[in-house]
Amino acid sequence: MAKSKKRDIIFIAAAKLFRDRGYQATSMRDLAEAVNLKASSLYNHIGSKEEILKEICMANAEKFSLGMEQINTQDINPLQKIELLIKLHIDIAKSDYTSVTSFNDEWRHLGEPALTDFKTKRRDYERQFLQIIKEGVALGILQDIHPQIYLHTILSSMQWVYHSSSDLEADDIHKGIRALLVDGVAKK
Amino acid sequence: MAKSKKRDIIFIAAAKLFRDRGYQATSMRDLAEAVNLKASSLYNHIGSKEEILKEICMANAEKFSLGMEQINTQDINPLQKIELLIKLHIDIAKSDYTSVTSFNDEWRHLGEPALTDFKTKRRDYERQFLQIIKEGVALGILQDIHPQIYLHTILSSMQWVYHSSSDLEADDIHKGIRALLVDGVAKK
DNA sequence: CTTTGATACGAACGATCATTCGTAAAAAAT
DNA sequence: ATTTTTTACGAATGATCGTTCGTATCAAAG
Repeated sequence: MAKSKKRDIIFIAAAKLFRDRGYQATSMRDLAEAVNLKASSLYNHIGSKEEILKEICMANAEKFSLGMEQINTQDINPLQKIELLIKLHIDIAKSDYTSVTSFNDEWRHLGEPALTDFKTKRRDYERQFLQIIKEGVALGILQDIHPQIYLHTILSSMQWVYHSSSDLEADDIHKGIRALLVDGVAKK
Repeated sequence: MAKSKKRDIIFIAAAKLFRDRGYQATSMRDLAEAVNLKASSLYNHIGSKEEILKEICMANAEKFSLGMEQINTQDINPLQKIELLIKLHIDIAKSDYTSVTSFNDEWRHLGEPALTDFKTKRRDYERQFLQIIKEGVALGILQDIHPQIYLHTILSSMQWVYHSSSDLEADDIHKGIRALLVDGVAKK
C-alpha cells in the first residue's frame, strides 16, 4: 500500500470539481471542503494543485496510448481498428468520465514542461489515428473522405459523450455513433 | 456614435484572450496590456469583466437564434435545413472565430441571471435543431439514425472548426463535414 | 509505555485578483 | 475661449489565491 486511500479521494473530488467549474475556478479551499479537510491539510497528501491536474491528464493520456498500442498490434483491417478506437474512447469515458473531462478541457492550464509533454503525447495519438484512416482510404475500405476532417469529427463526437447531460446509455451511444461515423463511410 | 471604437477593440482583445487562456485565467491587467491601457482605464469603457463575457456570449447566441429562425421560415426539406445549419455554424465561425470559441467554452463562467438566460437560449436552439432531425427521420428523408446522437455529433463536430489548429480552408471543411454528416445519412 | 511518523489545523505569507476613487490631461461641445 | 465630457492613470481597497510553517492530535511500532 504505497499510496494512501485519502490521496485517491482527493484526486476523484478534484476531477469532479475541475469538470464542473474548471481548473482555474476551483480553489484549494473548495477542494478541501469537498473532502472534509482544511486547505493546508491537503498538502500532506499532494504536492501542489498543478500536480493533481498533471496526474489526471497524464493518467488518461496513458490510457489512450495504451489502448492505441493494443489495437495497433492486432491483425485487423483499418475499419475494424477505427471501430475499436471508438469503443476505446467510450469505454474510458464510461469508466471514469469526470477525469476524462478534465483531461479534455483543462490540460491547457498545465505548466511547462508538462504542457509540452502532454501536447506531444496527444499529437502522437492523433497521428496514429490519422494513419489508420489513411490506410483505410488507400485500401479502398473507406470512402474517399478527407482523413483529417474524418479524424477530428470522430474525436469531437467523442467529446460530447463525456459532457453527456443526456440519459443515453453508453451502449446506445456506441451503436449510434458507429452507425453514423463507421457504417456511413464504409464502402459497401 | 453611441459606442466608441475603443470599446470594440477591448471586446475583440478579450475574446482572443478568453479563447487562448480561458476566462478565469485572463486578468483585467492582461486585457489592459493587450489594448495598451492600464487596468483601471478599462472601466471607462466597460462595466465589468463579466459584462464582456456576457456580451460575447449573448451576441453569438443571437447569431445562432437568428440563423435558425431564418432557416426555419424557408420552405425546404429537413435535409436541406440541416445543410444550411451546418453552413450557418461554419459561417459564424469564419466571421469571428475567436468570439465563438469564448461562446462555446467560457459561458459557464457567467453569473446569474445571465447563466440561466444563456442556457435557456441554447436549449431552445438545440430543441429546434432536434425537431428538424426528427422530421427528417419521420419523412423518410434521413436514415433511421438516433436523432439525439446525430444532433450532438453535428454540434460537436462544429466545435473543432473553431479550435482549428489546422490549415484547412473553411470551404473544404464545409464540404468534408457535409459529406460525412449529411450525405452519409441521407436516404438514397 | 515510549517513540516515531503520518495527519490535521489555524495562522500567516506574499501574490494577484477585480474594482473604486480622486485627479489630471485631452477632446468635444458650447 | 470656456465649459463639459470623455479618457487615462496611480494608488489603494478588500477579497481570494496557492502555499508554508509550527504545532497539536493521532495511530502504529518499538
